[in-house]
Formats: sequence, C-alpha cells, structure tokens
Amino acid sequence: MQKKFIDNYLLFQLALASHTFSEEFYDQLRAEGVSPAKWRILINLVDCSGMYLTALAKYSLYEQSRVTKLVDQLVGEKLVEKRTSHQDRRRVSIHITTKGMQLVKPLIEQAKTHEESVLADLSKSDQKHLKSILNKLAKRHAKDMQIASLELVKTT
Amino acid sequence: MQKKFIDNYLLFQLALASHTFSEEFYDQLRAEGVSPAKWRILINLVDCSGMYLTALAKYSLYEQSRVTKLVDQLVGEKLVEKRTSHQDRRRVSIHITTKGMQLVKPLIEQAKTHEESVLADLSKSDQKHLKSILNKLAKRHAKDMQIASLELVKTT
DNA sequence: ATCATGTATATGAAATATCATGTATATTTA
DNA sequence: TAAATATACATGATATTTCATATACATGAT
Repeated sequence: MQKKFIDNYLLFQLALASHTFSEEFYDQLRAEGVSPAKWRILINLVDCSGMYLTALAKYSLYEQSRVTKLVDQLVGEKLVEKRTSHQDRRRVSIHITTKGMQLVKPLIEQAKTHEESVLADLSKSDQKHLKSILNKLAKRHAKDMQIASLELVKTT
Repeated sequence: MQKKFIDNYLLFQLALASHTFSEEFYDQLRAEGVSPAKWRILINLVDCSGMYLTALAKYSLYEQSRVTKLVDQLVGEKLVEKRTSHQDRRRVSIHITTKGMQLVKPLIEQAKTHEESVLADLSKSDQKHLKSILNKLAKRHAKDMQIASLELVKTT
C-alpha cells in the first residue's frame, strides 16, 4: 500500500489511535451492558462529583444538550443526582451516587488493565514520552476549559 | 482542580487531543461548507482512489453502512464515482473525480497549515517522537486492516 | 452441478446526536 | 432600579448514525 498523506497527518494518527483503542475498550463495556456514553459521564464524576453540567460537557467531550439528556437518563437509573446551585439557580451540579460508584469502580480496574495492554506495545521510554507529550497538547483544550474549571473550584 | 484518573488515562488523553484538534479543523471546513464526513472520505481517496467500500470504511473510521450512504451522497455531488468490480461483482470501488480532487486539494493545504500550528506547541524532538509513537500504535489497527489492504493491493 | 457457507454492499427502522431556540436566572449598564 | 445583555440548562424538531437484516454474488464441499 502506498504511503498516503493521512498516514503521516497528525490529526488522522490521533483519530486512528483514539478510535482503535476506545472501540476496543467500549466493546468490553458493551459486553457488560454499559454504554460508552454512560462510562464517559460517570468516569468524569468519580474524582469530581458535583461538577456543573457545562463543565461536565466540556470534560466528557459531549455537547451540552446531549449531556443534559444523558444525565437525565442516569438520574433515572439512580446513578447520578442533580442539584440546583444555591448561589446560581440556573446551574445544576451533577453528583455520582453510591450506586453509580459501585458500577464504575470495577470498570476503572478494567480500564487500567486495558490501558496496560495498549502501552505494552511501547517501550517504557515511549510510554513516558507519549503521555507527557499528550499532556502538553492538552493545554490547548485547557484554555477553553479554564472558565469551567475556575467555576468548579470556586463553588466546591 | 484535583488530579483526576482520566487526566493520566491514555484513552482519554488521546480522545481529548483528537477531539480538540479535529474540531478546530472541522470548524474551518464547516466555514467553507464542507462537512467533516465529506473531508474524511475524500482525503482517504486522494492517494488511494479506487479503494473498495469496506476498505474505505476501515480507513475512514466509519461504519460500512454509513460509508455506503456517504458515498452515495458524494456520487450525487459528482465528487466520487462507484464502479462495480469485474472480478467480484459484489464489490464496489470508489474513485475520486476531478471535481472531487479540485475540492480537496486546497483543503489539504489548509490541513497542513493547521497541523503545523498544532505541532508548534511542541519541541522538534517532541514532534518527531509523537508521530513515531503514534505510528507504532497504529500497527494494532493495521492488523484489522490487513485483509482490506491485501485485497486492495491484489486488485489494483 | 448443487448445496451450504461466507462475504460485500444496501436498506430501512430505530436509536442517537445536533441545532436552534426557549426559559429562567444573573450580571452589567445607564 | 430598570433595561439590556449574558449565561446555564432544557426542549423539540431535524439530521445523523447504528443495527439488524436483506440481497447479490462468490467459494468450497459433496
């Protein structure tokens, strides 16, 4: 197969890696009846329960209106709770429930195991480099998230 | 903001980088009336016109049935053509037209410029490392694609 | 050759996601 | 303080995407 532009195009390389490994893990989740969307919402709340909806949207890489709907489903399943902020009654903070935690905790272990299997294809040095470089790139996204983060800190 | 599991979770880091930069570029495309899906199909055909539909699906990271529909739209816009294979009449090879090429060529230049702006956040050494490591990771996906690639080579 | 099995693509219904906008509340400006 | 503007989230119509399966063709076994 000839060398294609996209084979050396960063956005494609990133999309390919992200897609390949995420789908691998999502297959594991689906086999246990957990949708990728549910995982992505819950995992964002594990260490940051009480995030506002908009911040949750930015972190989970979903649209705000989609998060509204996803969260409402999860509320129906008693995996999360919504609470209106007293400081600002427009805002809704999203809290993971005990039931939500029970669901997600074992999945985190699975995620760690899967991640190891992905990283196993790389040398130790490549592993370190990759994560460190991705963190540097993440700063570009962090700029967009600054407001959301500040607000989160301010009110928790 | 406290350190979260996901901040050091490879699949999240990859998804974040991919999402952030792809959306940046997709915004540029949309501003010119080109949908991300159209771009992703056409760019895969630029250096590999005549791919079979299933191979195109695997490369473009879309589902087969989705690619069938996307390709049919692009055929309607005279950006690509479908040809039934003589060796195997079930198969359809997808060819980019002159009009398709005219549409996509300037977009490639935009993509390169955008890619440079992304890489500009990194040192030269990080830039090299990143692409090289992502290529190593891509081998995992290549395994799935082997059959498609072989078939492509075999019949072109 | 016939039958059974496998593969490539197409199709349509169902599920999901996006977009534009609505409602409520907050903040700023005059 | 009133009006204007901005922000957070919700909603519903529309568009997109997926899923299950159909159709057509190919391949291999008997």
